[in-house]
Amino acid sequence: MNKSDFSILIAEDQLDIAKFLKQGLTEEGYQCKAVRNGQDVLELVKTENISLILLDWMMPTLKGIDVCKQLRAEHITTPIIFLTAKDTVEDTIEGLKSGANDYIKKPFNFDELLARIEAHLRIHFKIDEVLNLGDVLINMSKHKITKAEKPINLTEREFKFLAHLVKNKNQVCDRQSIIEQVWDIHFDYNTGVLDVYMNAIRKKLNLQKNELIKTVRGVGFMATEE
Amino acid sequence: MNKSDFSILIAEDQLDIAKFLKQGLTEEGYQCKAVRNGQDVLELVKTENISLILLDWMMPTLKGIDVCKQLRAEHITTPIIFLTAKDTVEDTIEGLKSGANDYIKKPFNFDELLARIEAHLRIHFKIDEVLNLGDVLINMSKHKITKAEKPINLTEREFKFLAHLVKNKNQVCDRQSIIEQVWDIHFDYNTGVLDVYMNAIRKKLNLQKNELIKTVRGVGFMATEE
DNA sequence: CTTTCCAATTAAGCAAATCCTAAGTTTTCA
DNA sequence: TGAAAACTTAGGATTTGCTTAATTGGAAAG
Repeated sequence: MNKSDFSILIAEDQLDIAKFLKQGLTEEGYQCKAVRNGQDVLELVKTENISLILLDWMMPTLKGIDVCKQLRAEHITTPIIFLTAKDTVEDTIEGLKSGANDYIKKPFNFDELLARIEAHLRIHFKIDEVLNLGDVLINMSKHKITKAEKPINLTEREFKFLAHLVKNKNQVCDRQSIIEQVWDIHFDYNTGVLDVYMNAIRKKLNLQKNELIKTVRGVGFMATEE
Repeated sequence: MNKSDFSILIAEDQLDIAKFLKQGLTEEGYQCKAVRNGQDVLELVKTENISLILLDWMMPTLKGIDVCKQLRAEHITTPIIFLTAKDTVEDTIEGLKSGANDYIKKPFNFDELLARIEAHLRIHFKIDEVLNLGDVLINMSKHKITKAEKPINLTEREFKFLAHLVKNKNQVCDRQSIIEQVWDIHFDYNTGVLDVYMNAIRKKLNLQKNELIKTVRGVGFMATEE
């Protein structure tokens, strides 16, 4: 997930501030849209993919707070950060109670704004944890493996074993440590389970010998793309 | 959803501040726990249902920032609000980047703190959202479920279970975390309750096997439309 | 105060998926 | 070439998940 996958909507009627924000956010890598009044926010949110809204309070046509209330009334959960000169505690509370996720007072520090935007994006779009090994993707959140886009069915033990190797990509995993961490067995154990499982994994992933998973004779295995 | 349903963990080593917070939050209706060092936070989060953490930065045993990082590394998503005297922009950014949801500088206004707590609880627990899973709608504020417009009667436990899965749509919920978050049981527990409830939910929603709710063998369940 | 109800849980039987052992085969390297 | 390590296959043992039925316990009704 890249910053350029996110589109931030700036709702601000003061052109200098809007321009400053747009430039800074674009430089940071985000996609940006800017509007000057509340009505346009409501429309854009419904017609385009907006990841997060920076909302000014005082705007023509429709005030920021009413925009916020209306979006929430329509069960639209897009993160909203108020960014406004209204700086009393009462304003802050009103803004947050109307459904906003955060409230930043002008003048603000741009780097802090960036950090807060990142935090709200992270919370809202639970980004999947994905490991990769060549064209094999391991989605830990969905507990799903694909090779060249095609889903591969592994059993739980096979999944754990493969994930362990890929988490330690380019490092040799010795047999004992695999037994300890994947099998949770903490004494000397020398049946051929590892080999049986490695065989199953390679077969299901349709891997040639030493393709993506190398056997290190006398030691263990190593996942690597080289 | 009542304020007394939420339990707020105060992590603060200055006793006067901790006492002030605890009193104020208790008066407001929240349940409260207080600890004085970082290590205790990690333990409490794993043994009790904590809805939100107010985290001081400087604490003995384990610093707030490390607590935050460690919780996030363990995929624990409990909302974290830093509440600290470290007041530079750099500190704020570091706190937010380490996985916190918000960062409030001391001295703070108590009413603003309350508003921010409320906002983060609302977002995290999706309090007045309408969740959807295919044609199944879950209205969290009305505590009602419909499928294809028709109301479905679930018991309290069934509702919580289903809501938990849908809140985490497209992410596998493992059995242990379901037991912890839906049943509030924080020790190893392996009766077949989960299965009995899943069976009841699927029956009431008239779902085919793996339709909308997938069983992930050896792990848990996942709500998904795919 | 007792009875009735119903949600919550436990128990138990079953089928299917998964796990592991054992044993034979192939490869590697001294 | 021979021994050790790795690979492969197959089948029996175990675990898991689904389902139905029985039990518990607390709240509402009589």
